[in-house]
Parts: sequence; C-alpha cells; structure tokens
Amino acid sequence: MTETLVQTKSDRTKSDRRSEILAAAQRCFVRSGFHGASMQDICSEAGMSAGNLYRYFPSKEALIAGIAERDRAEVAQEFASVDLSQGLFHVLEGMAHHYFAERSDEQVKLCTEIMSEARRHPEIARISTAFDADVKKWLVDLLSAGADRGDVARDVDLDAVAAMLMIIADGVWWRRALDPTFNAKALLPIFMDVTRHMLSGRSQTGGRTKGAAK
Amino acid sequence: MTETLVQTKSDRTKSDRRSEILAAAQRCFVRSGFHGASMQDICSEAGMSAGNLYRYFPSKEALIAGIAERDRAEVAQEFASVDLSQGLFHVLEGMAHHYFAERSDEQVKLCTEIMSEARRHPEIARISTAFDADVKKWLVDLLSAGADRGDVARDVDLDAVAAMLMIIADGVWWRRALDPTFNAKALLPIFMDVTRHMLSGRSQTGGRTKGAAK
DNA sequence: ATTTTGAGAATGAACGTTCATTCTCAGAAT
DNA sequence: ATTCTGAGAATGAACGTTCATTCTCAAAAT
Repeated sequence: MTETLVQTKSDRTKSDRRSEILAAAQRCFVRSGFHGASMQDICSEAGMSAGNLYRYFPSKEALIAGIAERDRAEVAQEFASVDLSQGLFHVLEGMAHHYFAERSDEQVKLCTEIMSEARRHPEIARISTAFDADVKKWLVDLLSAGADRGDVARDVDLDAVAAMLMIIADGVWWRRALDPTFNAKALLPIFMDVTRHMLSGRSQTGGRTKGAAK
Repeated sequence: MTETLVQTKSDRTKSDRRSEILAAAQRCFVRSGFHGASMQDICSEAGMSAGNLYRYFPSKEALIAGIAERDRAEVAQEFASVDLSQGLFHVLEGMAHHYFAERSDEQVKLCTEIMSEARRHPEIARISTAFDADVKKWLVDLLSAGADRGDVARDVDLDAVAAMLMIIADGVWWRRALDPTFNAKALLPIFMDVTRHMLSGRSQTGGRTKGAAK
C-alpha cells in the first residue's frame, strides 16, 4: 500500500510535469509560432534543461500533438455539458459568446497554429480531422435535439448548417489572430441573426429574391 | 533604337525570371509550406542555382512577400472589373463561385500559407493587413452600389455584412485546405441564402425588426 | 575590355536531439 | 544516527544536420 501510494505520487508528478511543459510550450508557440519557437525557448520557459524535457516528450512534434489533444479534450468536455433546457438558441448564443469573445487571444492563436501545422504533420492532421468530425457530429446532434424541441424548422439541412457554423468559427478565429483591432463581440448580433435564419428553413433562393420574402 | 530594344528585352527577361521564380516558389510552398520548402528545393524547381536566384530576390521572405503581393494585385484586378448591371446578387454569386469553387486548391493552400506567415513576419503581416483593408473597402463599396440600385435594404450595416462575408471566405479557404473531402460547391446555396438574408435587413431576433445594425 | 549572368561550393549560424555525467534523496544496512 | 546504495531526475555541452545566404570564379554578352 505504501508502495502504491509512492507509485501514485510519482505518476502524478510526472503527469504534472507534462502539463507544465505543455503550458510552457503553448506560451512559446503562441508567441513565436511552432517553427519560430526553439526547443531551447521552450526549455527556458519550462525552467528545465533540454535533456530533461526529452524525458517527457520524445519530439517537438509530440508537444504540438499533446497540446492539440488537450485542447480537443477540453472542448469535448464543454460540449458534453450543454444544457438545452433554455432552448437551442440560448445554447448557440452562449457558445458563440464563449468561442468568439471569451476565449483568450492565446487560445485563438494557438488554434490557428495547430491548423497551420495540420497542413504539414500527418499526426496533427489526424488529431485535427478527428476533432472536426467530433465537433460536426456534436453540432448536428445538438441541432437535431433542437429540432425535436421545435426550435428548428423541419426542412432544414442540419449538416449544411453545422458546416457553415464551423466555417464561420474558423474565419472568426483567423481574423482574431491576424487583426488585433477585430472586435469579435460586435459580430455576435449578425452571427445570431444569420444562425436563426439558417435554422428557420425559410430559403430565399431563386429569382423571387426581394419581393417574395415575407 | 537597338539599345532601347535591348534594354527593354533585358528588363522583360528579368521580370519574366522573377515571375518564373515566384511560380516555382509558389509550387514549393504549396507542397511543403513556407518552412518546409528549402531554398534548394525552390532553386531546383526553378531550374536555377542558389547564387543566381539571390540575384533576383534578396531573401526567402521576399519570395513570400512577392507572392502575396502578386495575389493581391490579381484579386484587385478581378474586383475592379466587376459589372453590377445584372444585379448585386449576381455579382456576389459569381464571386462566391469563383473564390469557393473555381479557385484551385493550390491557390487556396497558398492563401492559408500566407495567413500563417502573416502571424510571424511583419512585412507579410503588413501586406496582408493592407490587402484585407482593400477587400473590405471594395466589398462595402460594392454593397453600397448595390444599395443604390435597390438590391439592399436601407437599414443594413454594410460594414458588418462585409466583415461576415470575409470571415466566411477565410473559413471556407481553411476548410478546403485542411479537408480534401470538403465540397465547397455544395455550400453555395446556403451561402447565398445567408447573404441574401443579411442584406434583406430583416432581423429575426425575438421577432422584432430592430435591425442588426447600430 | 568590361559587365552581366550563372553555377556551385563554401560558410556559419541555428536547430532538434543525444549523451555522458552529476545531483537528489528515500530507504536499506550498519 | 549515520552511512551506503541505487535509481530516477536533471544537466548542458556536443553532435550531426539542415538551411539561408555569400563567395568565387568562369563563361557569355556587350
């Protein structure tokens, strides 16, 4: 039992160390990007020698992968604890506010960094793709549940709406990352307006554009 | 006259060379990313030695900057030749089709590569920011002209709509770059639907007609 | 004869990673 | 109580590689 305790304690500290290293790496990646941050930078930020860091992570790529997976798990947890009782649009507005306005610049920049690297490293692409698929599924399920509550019109293509929501989210993140003056909060009204419209099922397509709409 | 011709010819070939080099660099950057592509790769692709390449561009960064500016000019020209006579939505649909579906994967990936690098290199950030500002202005002008034609409701916040259009464009590009199975063309209907709605000025928030604009 | 063009080896810095070595400290042995 | 022991933790200099950039020099053009 004593041995078990010791073992547990040892494990915990190892896990903590890994977390600390990931946090340090995250700060460096946000500051200088994945390629701009050297292992020495990360070691300094983590207050640790290079050799020791390699006892916790086998490579630089493993750091990004670790961060990506941590982010993925975090979002998954946030998604899992959604409460639909106050209506679908309440949920969507809360999420929009959370992901567009509340999320720190650091997290947003990190997200863009992961997207950039996903174009290069297959392992990160794998994590990223799996994450996107999860989000998509989760969103469709959410919209579907909203439809069951009567919050969504029946003839709406939930898949397309979910895709559009994800596209907008990506766009907002990149704009936030690239333009420091960008005001994501000011975008919320038009975003919610668009979202409500997409879920209302009242298509305006066709030649009857202006006059036909009620 | 001979001298003038020679001079002109010399200039032209120099300019051509620069174009060829940029094209080669573009292929390399699309294939491996800015950091993944070495100068040797680019030299090979351009069929040219390193020393010679440096006679045309002073640095690797200048290559990306050159590509970014070339792209910028290209888009600027496309925007300048817009014909509103068939209506604003015809123009918008054409642009959406062009930028979402027609643009090659290569151009899309290149665009994401430039965005990634804009987070690091100040010069590229400058070009990118200026480009965004130009696009924003063009879009607002376009929507404004559409409003003059009566294609747009009066109480619409054109600035917010332009911002949203750009956000969606960014999102689509990233999705195209990261997900080979993504079907941008299938997104066109819902995109146009959303666009029409935003410009109709009929906010659906709470059933009120307060308007999304300030 | 002078300049331009080009090739390709050379350079030096920076990087990720490794490794021989030292440190730490809990428990066993005395 | 003190010393011994050994294994994991940590170090940081060194390594090999890669890369952007520069140097050198010869052939072509003027």
